[in-house]
Amino acid sequence: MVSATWHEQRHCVDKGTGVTKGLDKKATIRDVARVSGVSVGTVSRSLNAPDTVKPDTLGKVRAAIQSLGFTPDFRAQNMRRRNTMTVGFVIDDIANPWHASCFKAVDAEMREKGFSLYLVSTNGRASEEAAAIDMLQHGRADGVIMTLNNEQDARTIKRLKELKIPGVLLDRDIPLDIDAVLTEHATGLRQATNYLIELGHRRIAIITAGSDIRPGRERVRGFVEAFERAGLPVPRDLIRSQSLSADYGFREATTLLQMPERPTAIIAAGNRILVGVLRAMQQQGVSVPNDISLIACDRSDVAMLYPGPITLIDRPVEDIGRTAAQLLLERLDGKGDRAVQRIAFPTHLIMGGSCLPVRK
Amino acid sequence: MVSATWHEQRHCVDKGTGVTKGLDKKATIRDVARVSGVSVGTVSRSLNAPDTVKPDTLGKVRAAIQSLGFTPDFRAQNMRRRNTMTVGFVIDDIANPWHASCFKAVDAEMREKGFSLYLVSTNGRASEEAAAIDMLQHGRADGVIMTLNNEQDARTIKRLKELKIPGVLLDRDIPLDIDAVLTEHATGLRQATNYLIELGHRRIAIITAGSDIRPGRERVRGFVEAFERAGLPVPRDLIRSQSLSADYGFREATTLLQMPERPTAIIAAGNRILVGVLRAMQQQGVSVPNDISLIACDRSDVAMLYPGPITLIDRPVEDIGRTAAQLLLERLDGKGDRAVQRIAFPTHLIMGGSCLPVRK
DNA sequence: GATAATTATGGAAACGTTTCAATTTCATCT
DNA sequence: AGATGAAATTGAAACGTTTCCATAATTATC
Repeated sequence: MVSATWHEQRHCVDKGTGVTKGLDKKATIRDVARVSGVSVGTVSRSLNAPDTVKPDTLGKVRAAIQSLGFTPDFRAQNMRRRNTMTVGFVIDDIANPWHASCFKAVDAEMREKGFSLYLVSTNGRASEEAAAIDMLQHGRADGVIMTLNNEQDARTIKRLKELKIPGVLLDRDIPLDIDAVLTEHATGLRQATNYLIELGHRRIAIITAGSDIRPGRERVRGFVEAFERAGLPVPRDLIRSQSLSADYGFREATTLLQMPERPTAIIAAGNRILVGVLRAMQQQGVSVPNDISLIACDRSDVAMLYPGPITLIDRPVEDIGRTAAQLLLERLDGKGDRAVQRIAFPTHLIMGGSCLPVRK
Repeated sequence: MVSATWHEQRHCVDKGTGVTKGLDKKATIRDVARVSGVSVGTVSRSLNAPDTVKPDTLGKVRAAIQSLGFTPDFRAQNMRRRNTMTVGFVIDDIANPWHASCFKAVDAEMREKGFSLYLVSTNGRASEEAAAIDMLQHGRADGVIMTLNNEQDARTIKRLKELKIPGVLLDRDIPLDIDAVLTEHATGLRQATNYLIELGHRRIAIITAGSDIRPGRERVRGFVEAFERAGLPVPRDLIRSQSLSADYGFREATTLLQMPERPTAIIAAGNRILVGVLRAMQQQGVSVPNDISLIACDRSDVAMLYPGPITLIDRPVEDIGRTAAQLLLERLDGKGDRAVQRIAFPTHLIMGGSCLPVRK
């Protein structure tokens, strides 16, 4: 470890104004008023509604602002305006590339309107989630976009019921009057499963989230439907739906691969699950697509690269993020209370090279 | 697209207090004072310094707080205390898994102390970076942790010189009195390069950032040093140092692979660069490690999985993030101004299966 | 039981904005 | 020129806390 010090002077902003202030305290709107010889109210209006102040006066005020290097204090604005121009983005893990992309989309949309984003990464702990919502709604944020860990957690539900600020749910479904942006997972899974069935697969496994969150329920539903519509028995023993984590993916893939009559295809329905599944396959020396077919969910570096692009169920992250931001902005602009909206986006199958017809 | 509406009533919090207020406005400290029959000051102290108030009084106050469902308003606290309990985390792209991990480490450390984090993803645009610093320092955050896009950008430098809040640089080196947490990239690259040299490689390429940021400079330095120490000529034509992007990695890898006397090993020194390099290799049908050896930088899903684990130069993200947070916290606690610190963390080589001795 | 020392409380003044009613200024119309 | 109304400005009151200083209540000391 190296530690060093520069002996530069911290540069002290020269206000460059006739009015010399002893301290280098930040200039306030009052200082601007004094220097420009107008009232505080006028300075405020010069800032917030320049068209309501005489050009002449405006000039003086701007000059004073310039010379004092004045910038309004956000804290005071927040206090007085009773807002924060800040929005919370609550997820379980920002290291999940899908969440990261979604954040970027939301951020782009919101920042353009002058909002900043709090990022809260809850690590899947319901207590942190509840704490985050609490802190956000008590004057830290004007709105919140959330991907909850669990749709049944009592603490979280309670907070959502009494939520004091507008909120948007991402990929979660709770019977409360909260806007939501969803994905048509069921359709996606049905298509993907059907594709495998048409390739001759019957022993198809699915690994995905539990029924405590919508993606888990819907994906399993779509999976089951595909078999039913094809008039085939559903391979119930190959449905593993409990968690989205990489570890879960690894564990379940490992046991699946060790089954006496092992699956000929696996649907790794979840970003992190895929990572676990691939690790398990490597460990057991099973290769895609020769030994087994594989379908993933959502684009990611791994999905696009491993050993070649994996066939996957894609969905429009940017659209989803942008839509969530827009729903929130509508509420924040406060133009009349519109009805609660739930918008669902379709998925589509992107063909990679990870599926082969089942060997006869 | 589906859109639906629930017609539930938004549940209105029942204050459950004797003092009925017409509106459901949020209770203030004043209400608490009134209900509990003490002064506003006492309520405040009950909250912030409970040991200075008589247990008896404390009881009454707590009861009132409970019955009113009072929570202090952050905006007012920020205004009065002149802080925000918020810290900015500025990076170019949160979808870069290294940044995401680093964020998590910082977040864990800061949240424990009661701070929240603003995440600003600048998309590599210097103007957004400058704007972010501006907004953060004018009352939106108490401190800032940054990984700048460029160490020479005039706008950014100017702001850093006059920075009003404590800051910590991550992996960037600017001669100003700002704390910094660095990585010993040069040593890491020297070791990695040397490892390849010992395997018999001579035509070794490196793709990494430009000399406008420290990692670029240091990595190239280490690379060059390895050859010099081995008494070998430096393959200047194989040094590509201009950007950390995946696209750059792809472009440079593509041209490198098409050289008449193509390199026998590539060091993809950057998270995103690796993704581009692998894409190029796939496209050209070049396989690792048989056709070419490969070394990466930093753990990532891709690096750990592609077709097997890639040999890589690792560094302790958690430690780095935690240290950055701690440096910032020291300044925020305001316990005396200590000298500027620059702490550098060592790297180490993790052996994967992506390097083979050069073919005779 | 009186006085001094200590500890708790009350009241009011901040903090830096925005906003609103009241006032002043200015241009226009008769 | 005086009346009228519109436009621009002022001054003060919020917003909900914290943090003083002064006072009141309690405890300790003799």
